[in-house]
Amino acid sequence: MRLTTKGRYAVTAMLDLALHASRGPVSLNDISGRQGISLSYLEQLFAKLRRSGLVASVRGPGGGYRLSRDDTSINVAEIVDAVNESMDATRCNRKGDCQEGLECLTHHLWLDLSDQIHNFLSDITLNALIERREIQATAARQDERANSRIDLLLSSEGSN
Amino acid sequence: MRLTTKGRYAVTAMLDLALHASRGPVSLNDISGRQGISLSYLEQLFAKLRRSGLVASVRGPGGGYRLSRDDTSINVAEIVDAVNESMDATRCNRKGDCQEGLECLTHHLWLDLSDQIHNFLSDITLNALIERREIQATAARQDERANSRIDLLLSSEGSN
DNA sequence: TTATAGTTGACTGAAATAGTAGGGCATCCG
DNA sequence: CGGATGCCCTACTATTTCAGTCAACTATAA
Repeated sequence: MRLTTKGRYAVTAMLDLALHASRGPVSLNDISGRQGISLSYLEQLFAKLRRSGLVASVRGPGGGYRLSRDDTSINVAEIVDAVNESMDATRCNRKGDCQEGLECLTHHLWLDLSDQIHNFLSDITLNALIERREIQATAARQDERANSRIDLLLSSEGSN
Repeated sequence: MRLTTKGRYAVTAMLDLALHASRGPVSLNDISGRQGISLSYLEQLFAKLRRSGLVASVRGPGGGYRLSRDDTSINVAEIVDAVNESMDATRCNRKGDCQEGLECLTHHLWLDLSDQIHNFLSDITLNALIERREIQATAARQDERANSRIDLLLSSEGSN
């Protein structure tokens, strides 16, 4: 079992997408700027998210990504799954052949833990996350910073 | 967050220890044989378990390890912790400085997940595991196999 | 005094993570 | 039309961790 930057980035990026969905496709460049994730790395992650059918892409200027389904029907578990981070806690992928073809002593324990985690994450939709106050506050802060970076860029261009 | 062979082995070995506690100290050699874990690797794990105060050692022939505390007061979470497998799902170790010193968009989500996992694992004691029927069955099977291996060894020695 | 068993540290191969680099291709806008 | 934008894809790499080995050592019971 493993939850690393890869899975966390994927969920963060999908949440950013859901938060800014109202104004059309969201470019990876924007997500990169707001969330502090490298563009190249985001491209890799979105290739997987697209292959899993969670997002659709729009090419060309003004393009970007959008959610394939409603944000009420996408949960955190499937996002993490999509980027190949198995949240399975068993060694044998639930097969029960963990020790010489038979169940190891702790097989059922890890099975229970896996279910616990999966139930928890699959109950949380992107929409549910958007509704949380801490997340709205963080998103507002990030948008403001992104805007002020743009202002800075424009004013320095004007002075040249 | 990460749960790999290291943490799983640690719990399995501790459970083996608890299961065979009645007949004095249990040697790593015995655990290695029953659970299919390399002896050298077990030594590394038990060094950490000892430093965390979960087990005590008895040197010399007939020696081995025993639990430092009663099996009703040792839970799975502290065993996994002892071998440095942090079950913390956040990137920032709960500090909230995940993105340029501030909370990232998904900070609270991972915080909640961490609590969920920790609560689940810290509620399960070694004693509770011993009481489970599947575990008793697996342990009985392992003991039988270990005994038959000894018989095999003795008979081949006798024939030499 | 010898075999048993824990104690410690250094080392290693393989795999995964967390990226980077550098091409392409599709599409819109002037 | 052509260049800018933004997705698409492959290959590469540095670092870390895992999982395990090896070797030398100390303590102790028979």
